[in-house]
Amino acid sequence: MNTAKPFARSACAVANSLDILGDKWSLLVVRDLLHGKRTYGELALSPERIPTNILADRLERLHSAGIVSRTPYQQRPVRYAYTLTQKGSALGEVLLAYVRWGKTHIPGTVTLNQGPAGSVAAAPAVRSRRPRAKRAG
Amino acid sequence: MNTAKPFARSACAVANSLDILGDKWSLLVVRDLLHGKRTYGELALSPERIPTNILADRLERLHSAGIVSRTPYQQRPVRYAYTLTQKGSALGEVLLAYVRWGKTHIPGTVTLNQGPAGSVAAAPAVRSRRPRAKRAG
DNA sequence: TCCACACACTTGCAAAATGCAAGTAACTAA
DNA sequence: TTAGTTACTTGCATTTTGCAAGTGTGTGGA
Repeated sequence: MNTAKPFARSACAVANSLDILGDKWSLLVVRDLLHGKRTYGELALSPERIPTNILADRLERLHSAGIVSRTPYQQRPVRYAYTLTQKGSALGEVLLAYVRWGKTHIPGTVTLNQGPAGSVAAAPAVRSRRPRAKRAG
Repeated sequence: MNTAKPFARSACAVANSLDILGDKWSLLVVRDLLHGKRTYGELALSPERIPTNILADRLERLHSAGIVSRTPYQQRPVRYAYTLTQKGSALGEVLLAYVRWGKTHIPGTVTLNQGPAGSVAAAPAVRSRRPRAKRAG
């Protein structure tokens, strides 16, 4: 027989969503990715100023939850661009619900800049780079 | 000039919503209240088994955030029934978004029992109680 | 070749939040 | 009087958060 517990707390969709997203930072990272930010540095500079160790941790967690995917946008050193999977993009509905609730019930709050709509697909600007002699490891 | 910081992190509606609700338990308490639970004991018995000290803390926080209101349903000892304010009920939209996302993207999760729809307005069943001599403090 | 700087993390550590278990206050029921 | 119930509260160990500083690997300029 199967005695393994399938869920950490219960089978409730809300409880399991909160096991992944239930903290002060995860959804803000998703918000920023949804708004077109893609690099660690861009994410770190958001107005809430997420501590960098928390950012690294959240990107790792969201990645292993299948919400964020990483693709290298340059080599030497490898740098990753973070993007949302379909599962991650679907969180737009949750964010929208938060925005509506917050704007209605917390005075003074606003919807943050959505980012340039057409820029989402473009790669980050990489500084012009002349190949130089590779130093041996 | 006004140098007071109006918001803890930023003016973003999402960030400010998460400052109130961004943890693993708050929205589960709201969910239960929305489903008609009203006493501390009922809330403590939900399938996720919130630790009682966390429950007390969350009810306090949600109350001071204007999401939950307390009304005594009996005296000696005073017992409070917790209900959602209009601000709290409006979180139903956020919960619905989580339910939809969770059911779509986390296999096996379900919508929990909504509770008896007609029972929400009724007071909790209070055991029949014959007044007895009051013992001095 | 050296220096300053930038990006993307990583590490150390103190403070805060979480969670388990036990305790308390005021009652009811037998 | 004794046991049980409800609604919390308290103590304490573990985990998470957050600040600050450090590290590795690059670039650009003198």
